[in-house]
Amino acid sequence: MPPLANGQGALSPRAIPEAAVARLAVYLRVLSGMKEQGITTVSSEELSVAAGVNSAKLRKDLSYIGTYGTRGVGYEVEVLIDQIERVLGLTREQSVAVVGIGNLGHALANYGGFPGRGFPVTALFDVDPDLMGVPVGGIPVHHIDDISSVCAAKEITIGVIATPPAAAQVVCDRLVQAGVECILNFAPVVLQVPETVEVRKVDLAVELQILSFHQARRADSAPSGETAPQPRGNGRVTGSPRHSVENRPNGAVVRR
Amino acid sequence: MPPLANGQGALSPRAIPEAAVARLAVYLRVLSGMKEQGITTVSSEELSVAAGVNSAKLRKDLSYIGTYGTRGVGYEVEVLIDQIERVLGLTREQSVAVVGIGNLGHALANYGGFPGRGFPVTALFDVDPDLMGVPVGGIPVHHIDDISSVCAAKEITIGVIATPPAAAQVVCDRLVQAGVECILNFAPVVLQVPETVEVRKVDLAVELQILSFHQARRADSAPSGETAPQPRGNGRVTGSPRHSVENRPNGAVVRR
DNA sequence: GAATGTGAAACCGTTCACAGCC
DNA sequence: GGCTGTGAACGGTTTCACATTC
Repeated sequence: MPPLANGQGALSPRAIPEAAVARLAVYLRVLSGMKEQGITTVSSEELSVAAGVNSAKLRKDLSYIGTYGTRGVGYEVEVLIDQIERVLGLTREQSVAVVGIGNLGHALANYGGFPGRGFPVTALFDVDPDLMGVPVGGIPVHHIDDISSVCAAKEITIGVIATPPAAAQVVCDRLVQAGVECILNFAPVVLQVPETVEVRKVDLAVELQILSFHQARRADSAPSGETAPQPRGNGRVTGSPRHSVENRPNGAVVRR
Repeated sequence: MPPLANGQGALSPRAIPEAAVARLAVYLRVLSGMKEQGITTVSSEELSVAAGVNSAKLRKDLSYIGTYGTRGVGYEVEVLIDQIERVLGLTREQSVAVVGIGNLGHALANYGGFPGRGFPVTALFDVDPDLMGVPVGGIPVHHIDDISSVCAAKEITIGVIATPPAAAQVVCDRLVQAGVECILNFAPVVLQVPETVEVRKVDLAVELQILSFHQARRADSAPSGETAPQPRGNGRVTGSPRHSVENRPNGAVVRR
């Protein structure tokens, strides 16, 4: 890195790669589970297996947030939890609004605080007059036209779009106008937003199509019988001969 | 490993990067919309803007599946749709089973064929005796113990896990045992699977925490007033001066 | 001895920029 | 002249391997 190039100004103290942030959230969940089980210390090896990554990656990820381990020993579960929570900004509660109270919106509203808490759903919006005022999961539904005032009153920081695709961009615009700068989009639409707004999307159809792609690949690389080929012995040797568990690109772990 | 390293044997004819596959699914949706509007031809520039990527990336992605464009002209919408569908394996229908008929499972069951069709939900499973036989979204609910027989009968290729976290691994094991090799996991758990099985996960909590991270970063780089800083003029110039629209890492587009 | 933290290397995906074709 | 297709440059992410610390 000769001439430094951070993209976000020179001396940004916390330049954590996006990919690492996503994994930190996973580590946090695993660590919470460990804490509940009364585990007080973990090694990078143990934690990495539980989180479905390899230990080198785990250590690199943790190194982005500071050095909280003890060489020869491992990490204190509680310390890691605190530090990850700090970095992810989970010390301040973020209020969530859900827009679009169909099947999915219902499901989201009923999550009730969301897994791991810290994300209370405090406002619901729809256009259907029949829903107005009716509480869903204990929260009354407001009309979309009131987004601005309600979001301001409830200090909403995260907006979740669970509307039909046709409405998504309009809803997004209104959320942005209401000052919401973080949006989670379930509608199958590419949203247009100003620079200041962060959008994440969850796209069912895309996920299914990716699975379909892999299924299709499988199908034509094994053009013979019916039942799964089930690699005998230990199959192709893919690299790291040290672990009994192998990492996958998207979140799972291979069990032998 | 200096000489060739494909991981999947040397002469694998279709080695499409995972990231490109995900985007192809998005292009497909955008193209379908265009076809409905009667558009017959697109340039890489037009399509890329609509899909929220830049045109070089789009062209590279399309080049993975073949060369179907005409220099100086663009692509035929219908041709691209057909080719992407072929590559994603959408020519064969994939039957989907949803396990866990809570709020989310209900929502999924009611999608009814899923956006863009090609993914009919044909089986539902739960453990709750009250739900057995009751049709949800027109599909009867079976007991989890019957996964094997029902999945075989309905030729399920994709399993969706929408159970509470504690049940997810068991359900996953049963699906795998039933021969399902593609799994979409909504439970906040790292699943352990054999090598032959492909898992994708959708993790609400992780998505929210990533948003929270960005919110936190925003908060401490602008430690002053209350209202959004709203960059005057056209804000910082971030690079590509050619487009009026700028690409974001995760699926949205910057509107100026 | 055991396990962390981290430079350096390898890898992969994105962007550039232009040759080739219509 | 316009737009595709792609080799080459780039930048980010993952992995390796080892010095460092307890």
